[in-house]
Amino acid sequence: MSAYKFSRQREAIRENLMHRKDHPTADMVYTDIRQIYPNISLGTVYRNLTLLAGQNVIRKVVTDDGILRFDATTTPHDHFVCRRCNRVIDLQPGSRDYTRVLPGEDFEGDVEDYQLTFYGVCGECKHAQ
Amino acid sequence: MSAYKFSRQREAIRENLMHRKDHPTADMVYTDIRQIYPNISLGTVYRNLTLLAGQNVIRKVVTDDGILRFDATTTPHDHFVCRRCNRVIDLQPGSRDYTRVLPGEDFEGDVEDYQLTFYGVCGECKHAQ
DNA sequence: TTCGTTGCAAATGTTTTGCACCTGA
DNA sequence: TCAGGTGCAAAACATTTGCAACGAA
Repeated sequence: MSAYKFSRQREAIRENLMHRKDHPTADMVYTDIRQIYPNISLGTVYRNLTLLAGQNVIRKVVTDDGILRFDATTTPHDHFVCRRCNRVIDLQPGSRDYTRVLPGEDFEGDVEDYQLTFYGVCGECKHAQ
Repeated sequence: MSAYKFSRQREAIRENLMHRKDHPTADMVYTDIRQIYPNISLGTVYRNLTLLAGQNVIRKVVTDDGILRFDATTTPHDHFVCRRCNRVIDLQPGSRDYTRVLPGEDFEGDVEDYQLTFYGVCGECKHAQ
């Protein structure tokens, strides 16, 4: 039986993630938090990000490049990864019909979650030709 | 300008991937190929898998665990990752409406590709209680 | 002969972990 | 008090790369 205790480091990590709209890697969060807690270790950042993801307070985002990113937005939305600038952009449901995004009816497993990621060139990179 | 030459190692890697329905990691392919070419190096396996993926002969598959997997099926299909047995299962389009799987119309980027992955418990693990 | 490919080994980069000390409840 | 959390440093992994030798065209 595990009861989590409060920790200011974890709180700072959660806060940091809440207030940014990009999808930072563990290292990016580490860099930020060090301005508040100069002695925090990268290990602590990883431990807390993993812990928060396990609690569904934040979400892991995986892309082609193999680097783990984190997202504080836990409501359903998709991602677009720009192959040129490598940014990860949130996509709002928009015109998508989410009720259809489910495996075929013959599938016997239980779906708990899904991740939909698009790859291509983002608007900015496209116009910057 | 690069012109690829034939190599039996690359051919063996491609063959291996074609004839299996799981989604092996580079290391799993390496283990297999070593039974044919005992001296092949892991670096060669990585180089060729990356090369083949670049040619769209095979596809990279990313999941939560951060380990890169490869898939010889390049026709559109999704994946289901079992959180219990960690298997990656192919999902056939089935009842899904693929034309709807696109970002909202207000999105300005160019979509080249997408990956849709479901997470949960597969039928087998579910029935094995 | 030429230049892409390989094997080897070392390097890189990300993420995890062991351990003694610290801290919140 | 005491289990969980932290910092530090080392370890564990996955993946990439430099280089001399090899092999396909």
